[in-house]
Amino acid sequence: MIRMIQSLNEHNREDLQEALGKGGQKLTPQREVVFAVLLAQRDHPTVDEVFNRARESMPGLSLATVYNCLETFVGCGLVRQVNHERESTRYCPNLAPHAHFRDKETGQVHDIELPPEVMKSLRSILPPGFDSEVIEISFLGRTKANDPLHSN
Amino acid sequence: MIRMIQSLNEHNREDLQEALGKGGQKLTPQREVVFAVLLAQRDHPTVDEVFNRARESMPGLSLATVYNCLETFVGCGLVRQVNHERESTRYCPNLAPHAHFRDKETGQVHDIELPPEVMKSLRSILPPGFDSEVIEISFLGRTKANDPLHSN
DNA sequence: TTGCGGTTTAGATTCATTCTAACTCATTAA
DNA sequence: TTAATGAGTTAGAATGAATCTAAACCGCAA
Ligand SMILES: [Mn+2]
Ligand SMILES: [Mn+2]
Ligand SMILES: [Zn+2]
Ligand SMILES: [Zn+2]
Repeated sequence: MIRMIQSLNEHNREDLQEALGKGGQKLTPQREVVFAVLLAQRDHPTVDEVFNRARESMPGLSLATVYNCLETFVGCGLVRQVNHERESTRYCPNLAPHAHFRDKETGQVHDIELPPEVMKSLRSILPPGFDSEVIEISFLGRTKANDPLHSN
Repeated sequence: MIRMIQSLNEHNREDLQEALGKGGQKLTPQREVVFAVLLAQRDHPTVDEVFNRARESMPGLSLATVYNCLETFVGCGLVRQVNHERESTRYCPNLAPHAHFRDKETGQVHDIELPPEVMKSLRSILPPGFDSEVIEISFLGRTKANDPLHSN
């Protein structure tokens, strides 16, 4: 799928600027472009995929800067890293609590909403003395029907 | 903690031989030593840790062979790979369904039992058409008390 | 204008993992 | 008893995602 990356709308640019500001960082043209790429197509791209998409709107952009931007976003809580086994890290701008489903055949990664009661039941299995801030849940399997909610 | 690696007992050697056989693979001295290392100290060692422990009982053993043995065990379903972010892969001989808890401060990895009802509630969040064989759950956090059940 | 500091950049480096090709060695065929 | 076969082991080379380094860039303030 080819998709022209539009620039950030007013609302998203403000969100980005605010989050960066809280983390003591500045809004830059490179960060805008990289963030726009993440919002435009929420398919959990790798750094290389982000790089190639971002280069279309900013040809001089370097791979190192894409790494830097994404690291900054993670630090500011704007984006999550998603890892499956030892494959390249993928990036996700969905801030709601969610798990990841990885399609064994296509490699596509889908977001799976995590209801609060499931989060609670998960937390409840921790023995006393274990205190967890982050829970990562990932499914590996197949998708039969193409669910309109989860296909791009 | 220093621990002398004893060789496999009769029971475990039979289990190993049977699982290897089903996967069309043979029992070798190297595989025995590497498997014994995994059973002796269930702290989710990395390949390098396995290598260093196994070398004590088999000085000529090579790192490549440790990689090969562990890959074979995973293929035969004797061992699970455990990944946290992009750190070195760790290996776990616990075949019961369980999650992993990673201590942010010490880096230690603990097994967390996964009750069937939690597994069910997790499976239930998958939309129709999504079919998952493998679910990975990992906690990141701190351990306050040292729980006798989970300390070695 | 000039200096400062955060950001970007290209390229070098790191390091876990995978690959390659030679060697070992137990089993099988002649 | 040899010879051939082939799975397993081994050292070292190659790979590649991620990190590091140092120079260039650039907006802002003295
Ligand atoms: Mn908003
Ligand atoms: Mn048994
Ligand atoms: Zn996601
Ligand atoms: Zn485990």
